[in-house]
Amino acid sequence: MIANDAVLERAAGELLVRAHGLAGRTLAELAHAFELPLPDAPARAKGYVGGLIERALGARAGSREATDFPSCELKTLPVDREGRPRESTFVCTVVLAALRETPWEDSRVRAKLARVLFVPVESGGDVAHPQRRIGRAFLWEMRPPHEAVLREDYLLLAERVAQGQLESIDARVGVALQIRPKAANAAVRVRAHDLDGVPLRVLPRAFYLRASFTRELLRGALQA
DNA sequence: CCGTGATCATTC
DNA sequence: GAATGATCACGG
Repeated sequence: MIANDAVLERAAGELLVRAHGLAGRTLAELAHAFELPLPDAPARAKGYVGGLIERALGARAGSREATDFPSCELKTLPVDREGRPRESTFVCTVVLAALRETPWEDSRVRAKLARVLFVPVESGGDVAHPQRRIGRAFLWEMRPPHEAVLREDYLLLAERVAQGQLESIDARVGVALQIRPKAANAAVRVRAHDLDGVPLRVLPRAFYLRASFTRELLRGALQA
């Protein structure tokens, strides 16, 4: 094992320092620096901010199974004027078979959330896209108190899926982690299979962190 | 087609 | 105001 945890933690710390360099800058400034267009309609550019911050910090664009950086996952955090997270945070898609068979310790959720670099960005209708400012980034590492909450949610959700109760799951299940639709529209279906291996097509779903949870993470970071 | 980047729009 | 279910863009 070449990259031990101490090495990764240090790498993530260096990334955090670079992310701090973005604090106070506007999306317009950042887009200009990278010679990127800034979409006029935020509604048509829902993932634009995430991609912009990725580029600013040197992450590679595109869909990946692994975390954004070897050392951590990068997440922008939409915040209101008071700096409070105002939306849930996407974690990863739900793969039914994996959810039935993978213990928490080996789960994609845990891998993605082992270490996360959160970059707060102003969001919401009261601030125009170009004028939205980047906040002070913070690094969060999953530790026992929070991990216990996440594990419990994961186990609860996994158990329902394992018992074939997928349709009983909605966004109200889970204290910190929830499952919600994740698709172009409600008619989309992806391939899956049931408990007996019989193929079926289901609405794509994903894990999200509740805003109440990321608010708590942010509070913790401010106290530290 | 599917996963990653998320926010939108309506309901609660 | 917060939460849920729906939706938009893009890379591979």
